[in-house]
Amino acid sequence: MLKYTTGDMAKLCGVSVRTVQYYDSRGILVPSELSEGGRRLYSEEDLKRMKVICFLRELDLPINTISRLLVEEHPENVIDLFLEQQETLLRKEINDRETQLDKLGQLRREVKTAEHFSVETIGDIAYVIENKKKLKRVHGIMLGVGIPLEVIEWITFFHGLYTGIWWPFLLGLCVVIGGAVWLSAYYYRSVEYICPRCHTVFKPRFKEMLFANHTPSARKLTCVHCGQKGFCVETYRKEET
Amino acid sequence: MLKYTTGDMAKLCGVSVRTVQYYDSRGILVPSELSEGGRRLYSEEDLKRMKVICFLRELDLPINTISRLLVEEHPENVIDLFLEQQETLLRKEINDRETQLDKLGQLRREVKTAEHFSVETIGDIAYVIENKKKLKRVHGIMLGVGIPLEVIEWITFFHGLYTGIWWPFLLGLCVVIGGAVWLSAYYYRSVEYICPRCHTVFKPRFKEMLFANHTPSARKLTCVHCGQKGFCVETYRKEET
DNA sequence: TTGCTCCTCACGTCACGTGAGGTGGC
DNA sequence: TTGCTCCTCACGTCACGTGAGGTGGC
Repeated sequence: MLKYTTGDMAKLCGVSVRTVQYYDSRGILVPSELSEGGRRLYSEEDLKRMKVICFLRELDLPINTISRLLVEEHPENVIDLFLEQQETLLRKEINDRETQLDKLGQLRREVKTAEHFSVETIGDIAYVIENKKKLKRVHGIMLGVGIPLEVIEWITFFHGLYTGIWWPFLLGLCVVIGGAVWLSAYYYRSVEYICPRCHTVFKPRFKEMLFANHTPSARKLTCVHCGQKGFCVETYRKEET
Repeated sequence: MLKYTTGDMAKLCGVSVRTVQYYDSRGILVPSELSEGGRRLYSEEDLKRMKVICFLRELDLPINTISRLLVEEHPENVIDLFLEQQETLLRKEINDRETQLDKLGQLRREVKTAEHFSVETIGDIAYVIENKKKLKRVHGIMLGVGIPLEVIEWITFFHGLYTGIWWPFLLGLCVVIGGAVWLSAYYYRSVEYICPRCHTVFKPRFKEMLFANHTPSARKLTCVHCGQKGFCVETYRKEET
């Protein structure tokens, strides 16, 4: 009967000698024979078992799980459960890494466009990224309320133009002005800005914010802390508790 | 000046007290002050640094990398390199897990349809999965050669039917028969079967294989080892070296 | 004074990798 | 006889988790 040494097993299964020894110490694959000199000798059966172990390890099943499976009298009763759990775990890990990749990509883009880069800048970017979802909701509400107001204005305007009846337009104008005031106040309440120089998170005065030069994500403001004027990144403002 | 305790830091950053202590021991965030009783006291600056560390840890950057980044005089020179490496790593990890999910799914399906399930069955399935790609290539060649032969047969047949000229059909027939013989021999050379009872990988006699009842992935054969007749799974046969 | 928080060891996790120092087997 | 393989400790990895036993601070 042909016998395999530790090294044979390792080569045939594509793992290290240490791994074969480790599986022995863990009791998951004990050699069926020992030589007089104390060397491990594996049978054909052992090799098959080893291949099963290696295959399951390639699926990242923990050794304990594999061990339980091999000990089971009726492995068909538990294997699917184990595999299902592993599937769930793998899906979660992929999901986590995709979230990380997303954040990492955002960070890389922001780092490239940062003006005065320092470690603190990373903190600012992190702050913006973490609050991005909520900020998007704020922008969504701005559009969701703003566009209908705009539509009301135009419809009543053209209605007046064609029919000569102007009271709907005037009524609409009141609604639009009221809505615009509410929107501005809501917006002012919901956002804050980060100074790119001193990294302070601050809220500018309402008037300055309203008329300030701005891009979709930043606004040229005077920092209340360092007094410097520059493009400050907009971020969501957490509710006080 | 407001000072934060270890517990404050932990709560504000969403980590455990142990983690805050660990970052101190690793020298990555040493508290700017100690109380008389030896308690760690963190400043506002420390908190900002901690938030940066936690954010980078959420991207799974190793502590050593974060440490190097924080020590750097010009972090803007190295951060993108670190982030790029991490991106590559994350992509690789996602890829690995997707391969694992694929194999795991195949295993689950096979386990569900297995007749006499035992641990050895997993080995059989693993063997089939690992050789699936090569087996697919064999099936591809079968189709890639078989279909043209079929086409030749039909075209020359109809050509004969309409024109009364039959020599192209007879010539084609010779090609087709020759091709079919070669294909069968190639197929026979390229595959083996696994007995579901004794788990032996064997090659049946050519004649039995050719006429055996079969599904796309299995064939009803007599095992040369245990003599039992049953549906044996087809697999690619490695070249002898 | 009494909980609560924080302190420092120090071991455990998980599946091996990596020596060190010694020996079996062709 | 000489390489090569294999043997057994035993520490290292990575970022903390989890006690144990003791103390600071409101």
